[in-house]
Amino acid sequence: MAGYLMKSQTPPSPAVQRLSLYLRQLEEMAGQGIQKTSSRQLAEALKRDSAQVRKDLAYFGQFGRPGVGYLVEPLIEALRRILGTDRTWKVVVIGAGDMGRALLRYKGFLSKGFELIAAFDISLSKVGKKVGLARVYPLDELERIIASNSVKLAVVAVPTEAAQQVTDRLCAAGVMGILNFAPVMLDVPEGVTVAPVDLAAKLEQLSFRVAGAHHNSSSNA
Amino acid sequence: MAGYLMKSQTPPSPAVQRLSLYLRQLEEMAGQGIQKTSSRQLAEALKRDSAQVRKDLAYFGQFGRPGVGYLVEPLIEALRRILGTDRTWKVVVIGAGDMGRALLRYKGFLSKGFELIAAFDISLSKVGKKVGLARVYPLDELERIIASNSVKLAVVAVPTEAAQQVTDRLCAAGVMGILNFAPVMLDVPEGVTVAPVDLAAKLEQLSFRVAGAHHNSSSNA
DNA sequence: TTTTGTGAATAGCTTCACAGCA
DNA sequence: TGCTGTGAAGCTATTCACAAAA
Repeated sequence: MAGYLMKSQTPPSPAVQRLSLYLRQLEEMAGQGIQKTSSRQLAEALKRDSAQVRKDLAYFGQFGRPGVGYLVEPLIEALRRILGTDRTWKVVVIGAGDMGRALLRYKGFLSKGFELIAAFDISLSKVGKKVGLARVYPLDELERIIASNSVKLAVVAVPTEAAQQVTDRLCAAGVMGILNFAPVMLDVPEGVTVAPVDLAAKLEQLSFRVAGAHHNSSSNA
Repeated sequence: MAGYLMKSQTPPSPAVQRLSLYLRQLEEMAGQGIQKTSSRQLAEALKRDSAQVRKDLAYFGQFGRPGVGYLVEPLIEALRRILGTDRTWKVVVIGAGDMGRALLRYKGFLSKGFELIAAFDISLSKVGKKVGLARVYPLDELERIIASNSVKLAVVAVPTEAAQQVTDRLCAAGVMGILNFAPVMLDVPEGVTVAPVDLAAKLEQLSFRVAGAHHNSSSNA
């Protein structure tokens, strides 16, 4: 049985993505001491439709009460459970270049349920140093550290040429989810998920919207 | 008149996003000396449907020849024109923290049509230093430099608390597209586009896919 | 009242399948 | 034959609108 996943209908993947948005907004509200909210309030804050908020949440269970709304803290806990961040994931970063180091130093991941436990780099001048809370290891140690920590998530922040080969090692070592900063489509075995982050492509989308003053008004890309 | 936009039908925005993917793949092919390709070849490399490749391209014009396929170089040029990157965009980076500096040092943007000309930071210890090809300026200079360079694109890489206020200044100064790394929904005037980059949310999506071993096999998030 | 959860309706996107060109 | 471009079909996602709950 699916546990907290109470609906048999499959949630649309855009809905799952919005769950992260809702969670962020709810955490913001909790920080302000707000205890109760509604689909309308959430929708307004995130500039979305209130029916969409209700439907998205309803895919995963019954979290609200008619006439009342949603309780902030319980909903936060529910969303974390659904997203799997009610526990802390150990994450490794491959590549201690500028991007890798920027991620290692970012303090926001931990409270979101992600602990960057180690980095790996081919350059021996980087090996041994500490970046953020993690140490930089030589690439040979990759399999050992992933195995001994049961690491399931990794960030690929190496040059394009090295990305596929590093990915193959990660997958062989048991990693199941990869955040990929290299501008290349990674080949992964069944069951492994890749989340691409193509910043140049994001800028291209902005360029398209800004250059083509047609269609769109203040849109989100 | 729309110029290169030859079809009256509005392109779906997922199609526009894929244009960036096609362009990247075609540039890769061009680098390998490949002169000719087909919707099937592109689709296979990007793990997509060939009909989708054809339809996406056809929204913007007639680029292929039946029985032949697409010529790589001309298609690259066409896609750059469509995306608006046949010229170079000047971009400013707000916030010279770890993420801002990582972006400033990344060498891949220039060849994609984006020149990071300046960074801005509130911390005087960072001001005056050079990062990548750009110099770090005090925040007061923001409006002046944006105006004198007709900057239309900006990257927001400041702490969450400062993001909206910096955004207001950017928009007032004439910026039309914002790449936002702060985990907050920015309010912008009509006509301004925001492309959010929420890395914690991306990790959450991976967590969801990996934790919920239900549904999906090797999916892209 | 207010607000949820949800079937029904609508809109949007993707895939099919084929005419037409090379 | 091989391949594009594209209507038509099929599928997915969003929005509507309302019954039921507080």
